[in-house]
Amino acid sequence: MVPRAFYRRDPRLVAPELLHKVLVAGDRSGRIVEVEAYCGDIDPAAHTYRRRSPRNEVMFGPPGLLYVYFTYGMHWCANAVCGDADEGVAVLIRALAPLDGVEAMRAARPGARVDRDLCRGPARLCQALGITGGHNGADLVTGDRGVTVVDDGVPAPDDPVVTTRVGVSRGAGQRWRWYVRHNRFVSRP
DNA sequence: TCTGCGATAATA
DNA sequence: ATTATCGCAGAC
Repeated sequence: MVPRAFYRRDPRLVAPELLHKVLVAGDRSGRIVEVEAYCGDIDPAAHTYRRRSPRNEVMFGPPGLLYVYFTYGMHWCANAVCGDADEGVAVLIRALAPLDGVEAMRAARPGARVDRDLCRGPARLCQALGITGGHNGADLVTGDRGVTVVDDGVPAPDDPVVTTRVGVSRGAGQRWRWYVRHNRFVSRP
């Protein structure tokens, strides 16, 4: 389990340290290999850039919560809330290397022809792990709803690849995406 | 491997 | 109108 103090920092510090930790949802899990930081009122791409709303409420909450949002009319994406309450900063989990519960992931994603596509992308990994809007606001530290982040001793890479974020128009140019070098489960190398 | 496009609905 | 995406089709 990862302590709350881990999340209570700038998401640009938390993000690269989240690499190689394990995201667990029920009996399914995967190693985090790609993340992006979203930085609140200094970040036009963040959902919290302007004002508090029913949708982004959780992202303004205390660090260590899971912020799950719905996008493009059909996809769920998951973030770990960071910083202090009311800051509105978080880290988007973009890709996992599947570990446990691979059979359940295949069942949850019948469209994935190969295991490489099970958790390769923020919406794909939520589908694979069964994470939906019902998990919005879950506490990753206490694991109150079965979703947690575990440090199993594998250290974060000391040479992650740093790039611009995927799919953002406003706020593009900021190099706030990190991924594990040479990892085949990364969404877009 | 890459590029482009449609799906589909909440948010602003 | 835009969107922190995905899966499919077609070109190469």
